[in-house]
Amino acid sequence: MTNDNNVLTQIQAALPGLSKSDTKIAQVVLADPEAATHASIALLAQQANVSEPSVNRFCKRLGATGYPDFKIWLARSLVAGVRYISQVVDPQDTVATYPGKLVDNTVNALLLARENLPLDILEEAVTHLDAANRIYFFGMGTSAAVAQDAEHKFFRFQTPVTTHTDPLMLRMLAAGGCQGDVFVFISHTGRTAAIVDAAVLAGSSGATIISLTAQGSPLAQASHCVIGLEASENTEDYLPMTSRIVHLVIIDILVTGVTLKRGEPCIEHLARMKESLLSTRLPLNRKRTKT
Amino acid sequence: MTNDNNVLTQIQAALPGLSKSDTKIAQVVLADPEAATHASIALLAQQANVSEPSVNRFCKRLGATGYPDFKIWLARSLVAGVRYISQVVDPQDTVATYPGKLVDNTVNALLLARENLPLDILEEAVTHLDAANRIYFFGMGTSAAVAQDAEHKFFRFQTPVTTHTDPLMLRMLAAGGCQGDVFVFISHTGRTAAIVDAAVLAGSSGATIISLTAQGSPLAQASHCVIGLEASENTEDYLPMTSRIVHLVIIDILVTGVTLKRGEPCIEHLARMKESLLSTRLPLNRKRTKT
DNA sequence: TTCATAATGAAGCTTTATTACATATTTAGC
DNA sequence: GCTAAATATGTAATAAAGCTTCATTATGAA
Repeated sequence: MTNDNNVLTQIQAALPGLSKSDTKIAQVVLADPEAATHASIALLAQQANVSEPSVNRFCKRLGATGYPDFKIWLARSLVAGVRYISQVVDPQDTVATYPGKLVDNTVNALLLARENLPLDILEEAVTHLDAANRIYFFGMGTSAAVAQDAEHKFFRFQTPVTTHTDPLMLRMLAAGGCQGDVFVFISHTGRTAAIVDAAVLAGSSGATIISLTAQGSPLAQASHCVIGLEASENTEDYLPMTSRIVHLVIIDILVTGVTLKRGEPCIEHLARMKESLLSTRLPLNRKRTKT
Repeated sequence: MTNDNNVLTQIQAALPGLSKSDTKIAQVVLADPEAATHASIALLAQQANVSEPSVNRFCKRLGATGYPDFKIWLARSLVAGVRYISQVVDPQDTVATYPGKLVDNTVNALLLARENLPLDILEEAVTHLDAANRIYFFGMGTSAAVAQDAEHKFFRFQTPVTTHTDPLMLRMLAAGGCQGDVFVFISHTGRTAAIVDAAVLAGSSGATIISLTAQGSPLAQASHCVIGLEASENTEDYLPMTSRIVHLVIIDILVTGVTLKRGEPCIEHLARMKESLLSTRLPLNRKRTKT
């Protein structure tokens, strides 16, 4: 199979250039892909009014090794909600439809990000964060919450860590950066002026600049280490953004990376911190469940 | 196949009660499900050191009509990183493996949540939030970031909204709640004492209590409207939590729900707010991309 | 129209999966 | 601790599904 992991879109795309028999097969498959995954080659051939070898050739032409392989790929394209196609929420949507769409879009964003994870850069970022004397997180707007989450996670390591959203604080801290400081800038667009200014300032201060932002953005260009996302195509008029979710998972990745790098002692330290929270919790009580 | 649409979890669940041969087959499948989808029954039998009919019976016992059918179901369980089985990060993991695992776990959590979305409760929550005179978000620790994100999103509506993490503020606000106030409590465990106390207090004040928390937890029991998640099984020793991501997407759902409920005027208002941010942004500059 | 090329289908062949039956293993009762 | 029933497993035969070869038909360019 090609790198396009969705057979349905692939068939759809190929449709205009297909031969007579192939078109018939494609139509039958597209009409009820679910059924096709359970049909034998003979049944499918009969439904499309073509011969069995035609179906076989059709599959091979799409890149599969044969009919059973084709069915496997087809089945994978039919998993609920994961279509790799952004589903736009529109005013006609009801409570029965839009929640699923939102989850699907988030999942799609994550899967897309997963395929394009810049592993080498992540490793580099982990190395910097692990070696840092101080870590600063900066984010504004939606990214402020991401920065706060990051602080909360990195706080558990022994490295001093702070989060800031105030542009003035930002400039002052950036200007005063020094070797051993790591500044992490979080910005979906990479074009928030205050953030970019601070990154440029910090860059000439000896500190290390890591950014979580759009590839090729001004912020990216001002950074030593860019964990870049493909800017998502959908303009998201009144939709909440999926990018912050991806950013949060990248934070998870960085935290995990540092934890793994530090090894056993660090894991023990984390366990102790977790224990320290136990007394703030009420006992488990799962007897009565709301129905 | 049964109503459980994930073969892997099903196999995992059935493992303890399986016979000798079935266990061997299950292990081979679980070890590399991807490979199993491409293997013939003969190959799989050989790898598991059992006979072909054993494999066939194994498939039927799981509810499939036969081996090919089983492969189809298996393939569906394997869509791009979606394994439904929590992949535990261990010290042997490298940068090549753990980032993918983390993304997968997050995706799995989202898909699991998607299947159990309590649509009626979401709608109820949207109705309350839409009608609210004031909205308060409360979260501590990791959930503080979620609450902040929620504030940022709901702030765009005209309803006054605030976020708090200070337990004293929390108690005072909760005690002073009145009809028309909506309190949204966010807590992964639902057992954070300060949060539960506040929820109980607020409950007798006439305000509406919405909570984003674990099903059946003390917090859930103190709420009018519980958007409950299944408490995830994995103990997440030193792993960051996936639940906050699910909470964020639920926030997205609530925001979208209110937006849809309010219709066109609200969408226009949101567009104006978005425009107001434009001047904080630098111009697009995508010419030079980092390599 | 003619030849070359591509598309299609029929028949036979190969692989794959299933069934029936025999053998081994486990389990429960005595 | 033995025996009998039930269960699990493997062997071999059977059936089904898929693939390949080759002949036939359609298509298109000169």
